[in-house]
Amino acid sequence: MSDENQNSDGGNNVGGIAGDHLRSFIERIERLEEEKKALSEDIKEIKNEAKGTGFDVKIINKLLSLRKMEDHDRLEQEEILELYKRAIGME
Amino acid sequence: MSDENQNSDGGNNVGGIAGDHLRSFIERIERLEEEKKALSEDIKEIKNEAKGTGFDVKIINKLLSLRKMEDHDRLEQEEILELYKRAIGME
Amino acid sequence: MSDENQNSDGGNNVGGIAGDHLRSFIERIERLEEEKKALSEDIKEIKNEAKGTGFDVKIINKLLSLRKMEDHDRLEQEEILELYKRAIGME
Amino acid sequence: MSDENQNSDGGNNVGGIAGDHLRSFIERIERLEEEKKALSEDIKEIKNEAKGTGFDVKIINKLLSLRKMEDHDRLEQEEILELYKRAIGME
DNA sequence: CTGCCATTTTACCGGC
DNA sequence: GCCGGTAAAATGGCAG
Repeated sequence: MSDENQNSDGGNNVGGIAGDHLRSFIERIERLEEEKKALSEDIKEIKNEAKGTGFDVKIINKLLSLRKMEDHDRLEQEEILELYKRAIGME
Repeated sequence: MSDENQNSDGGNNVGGIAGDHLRSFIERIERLEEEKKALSEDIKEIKNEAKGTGFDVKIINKLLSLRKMEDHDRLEQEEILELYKRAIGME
Repeated sequence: MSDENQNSDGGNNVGGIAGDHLRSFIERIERLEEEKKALSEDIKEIKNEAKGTGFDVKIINKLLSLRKMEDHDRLEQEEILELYKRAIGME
Repeated sequence: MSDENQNSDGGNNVGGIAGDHLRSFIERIERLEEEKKALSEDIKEIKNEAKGTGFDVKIINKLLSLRKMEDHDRLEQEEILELYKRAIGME
């Protein structure tokens, strides 16, 4: 956490590990993961906002997943599902 | 998909799907899921019983998760150790 | 974890905790959880079997969830979904 | 759900649903999800970069998870301690 | 009605 | 490169 490693190789190269470099990678990744987490929280807020406006979040999620699906895939899946439902008499 | 269904099995094979077979899978799975559900209810009952005996269910849950975690953690520790040994060329 | 507590109160009543009783609850629960896990594995096997027979497991899961839904709920949900899709021009 | 929508917005309100509003929610969420996805890709790139520099990505992942776990574990330990203190009447 | 727990879904990682 | 299993996140249901 602090700048306590200030020797020439910083004491960071231990047994062949380039400590500073490794630490840099780690920290860059952690930074990005924090951003991801923040985005997830933003999404959650929007859904709550939608809920407060009277929308059904469950349905919103369904819409989102439908929109993510390729149309082709969606149709195909619906067709197969219908087929199976008929096959077991659920229609 | 097509009109290739020319069987005379009473309509169970629809769209080329073996309805009876599918139904059988579905029902076997549903049966097992019912058993799972029954077990969950049993567990809930035990926890209520424990609660009635004066135990704090939250503590019981914590103990359960700790016990589950122990093996996992031990393996994790061993794995980490191996990784570090490799990292510093001790392998 | 082991049977190392064998003194008269077993060392189990510590600060008012009825150790043996607690342990019994814990173990009963763990036993049931193992059974649940075994059932989950059985279900997975059946799904693999179905897959090997040419069925699409994804669709089987969908069918299972549909069958779990009350008809009323299913219809209501489908209606709301349709409504929303129209609302955003996805129809 | 009720007939409280009395605007004249060209048909976006279908079935009482404020289509534009819903669409706006959906699109805001989708935008954020795209950003999340981009971040995931960035992370993957960094890991590949690290790999190209000679690091073992597996170790990096392990380090990341350890660092993430540290706070969690500390909180967990504190929580357990509190639970036990309550359990033996030390609260 | 809020928070908790369980389930389900999703993303990740390693093996084939 | 795909598939399977595993681990994390999100969602839904339930109890208090």
